[in-house]
Amino acid sequence: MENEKKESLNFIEQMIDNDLKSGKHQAIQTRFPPEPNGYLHIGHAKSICLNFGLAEKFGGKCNLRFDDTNPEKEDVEYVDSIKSNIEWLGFKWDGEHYASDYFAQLYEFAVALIKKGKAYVDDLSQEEFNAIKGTPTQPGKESPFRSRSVEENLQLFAEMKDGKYQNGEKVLRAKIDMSSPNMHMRDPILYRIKHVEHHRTANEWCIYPTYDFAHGQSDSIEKVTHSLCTLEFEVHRPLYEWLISELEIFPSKQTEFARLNLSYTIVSKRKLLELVEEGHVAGWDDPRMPTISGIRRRGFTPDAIKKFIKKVGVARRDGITDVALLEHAVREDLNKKTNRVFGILDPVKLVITNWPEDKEEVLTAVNNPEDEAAGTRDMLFGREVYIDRGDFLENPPSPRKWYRLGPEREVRLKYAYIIKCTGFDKDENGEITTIYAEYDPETRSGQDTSGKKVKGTLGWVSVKHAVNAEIRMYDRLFHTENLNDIEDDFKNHLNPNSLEVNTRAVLEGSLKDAKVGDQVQFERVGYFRVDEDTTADKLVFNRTITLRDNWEKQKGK
RNA sequence: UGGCCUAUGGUGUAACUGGCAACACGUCUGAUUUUGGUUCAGAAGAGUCUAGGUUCGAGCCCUAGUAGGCCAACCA
Repeated sequence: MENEKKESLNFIEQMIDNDLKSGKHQAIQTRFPPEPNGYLHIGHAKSICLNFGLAEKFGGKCNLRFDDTNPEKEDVEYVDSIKSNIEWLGFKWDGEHYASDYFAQLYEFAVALIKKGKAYVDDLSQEEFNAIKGTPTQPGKESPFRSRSVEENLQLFAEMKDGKYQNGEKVLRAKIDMSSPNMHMRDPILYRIKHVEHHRTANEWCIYPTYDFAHGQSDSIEKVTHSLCTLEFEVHRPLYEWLISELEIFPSKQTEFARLNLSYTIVSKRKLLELVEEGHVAGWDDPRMPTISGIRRRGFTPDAIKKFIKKVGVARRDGITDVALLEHAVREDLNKKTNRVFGILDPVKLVITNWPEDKEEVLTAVNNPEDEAAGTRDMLFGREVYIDRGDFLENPPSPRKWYRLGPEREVRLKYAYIIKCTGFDKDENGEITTIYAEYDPETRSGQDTSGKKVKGTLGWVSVKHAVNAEIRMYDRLFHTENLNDIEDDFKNHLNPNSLEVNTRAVLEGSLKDAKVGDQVQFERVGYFRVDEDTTADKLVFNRTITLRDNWEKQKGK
């Protein structure tokens, strides 16, 4: 209660807090405004968590609004994926809106501006206008069509709407200031002609509003109190405010925050599209992709993503967040939720020579030491088991450095017995084919009367009950830390080893009925999720992420 | 020869609105551990871009520099 350490608010929360306390707003209204022209990625997750999170935190509402004002690039396919991604993250929108729902209203707004003498139809071509537009350091000149009468503008604009002109023949511009140092105030385009079918309004319109004339107006129509967007829209704010002010409509307020940049990761719809189209990945939902669909398939959870976004925070300076933070959030979440099982990625057979040929024993294994409610399971133990090749060394370093198996070394097979390595076979290539060991009957887990202590505990899979699976082991898609800093093609920085398909892995028998979406931890290895490519006779797992590995670190020293 | 924004440990954020810099990740020790995981204890690491100024006192305010970002799409 009073003891709660007051968590500090970010600058947006402070603003909202003030607006609520001062009575400027009774409640807040936010919105997440994607353009349905691509798949959502981890960067969008920030905006989603922000907009929906703020509404939750301050008891307001958050709409989902598709900014669909450019029919050439937009498609229902994207609308559907965006909606399911947001739902998967666990957010519910209040209103579902489309900028295209407002086309009629927007048209009226344009007419109102024309009547006020604040907008005009311009006949200049794109090239012609650019020639007089000036540059950031030089003022522009006014279009010769700038002084048309209101009546003429009204008629021309109506004709534009009625399809009398071809694409690019005319545009509607706001009449602001051709010498403004802000390029967006130099008579920006409000409407352009596009004889293109729209994914929702079909051929009802052949003129479409631009972002600047749709976004703020849509915000206003929906009575959005806090319109959040990324830093690059900062220069649009004066125009955003000018339009709302001239139209005398609800004063939504735009506030910008820094977008999310992640190390070793591309967060750009355009570039991600390129990866998909050129086949560098298997699709938008390839588990290596930073798309919501991709990381979901990979095994990242909504909770992990939300926690991560929370840890990242919100500010106005742009930087680059370390993926390690994301990975930490994922491990933290999965550690608590996921059941432990045995999975051996690189199996080698181990024969317990003093174990009777056909004897099997039932062992009890803990499903999740972090969650007692997860219970236990039975495992069958026998004479032959698989262990990981990496857990055996022919010539191991001192027992202080190497806890695992080696000639004459002892380890415990988890939940079973302590074994001592008595020998091994090698093939002509020098590869170890079988390891031999003897178990100590006094050392059964839970009933150990031997007093023995071993430092190493190994996972194992009974040969008789082993299940085969294909394991897709992912690594980062790019090997360059800051992909914003490069001048060459980002595809030169692709990690050629971002996917390794492992077909030799063996899993414990309990996994034979694993279902798509199931997530587990292979003890001492990492977190894995059953992929949708799984079929009745083929199990496919994605490696979500490895466990932290201090041993691996030490080896490097 | 423009305008706007930003500048705090390696990284991301804090600092109750001026009172000698905190948290998280990462890194490094050590303990515990039938996961070299988890957990726990601890350590190193910035004196807040620079220079002036206001003030008893500035990371917070002012000025000037410097550095980085954004802006000249009929994209959003």
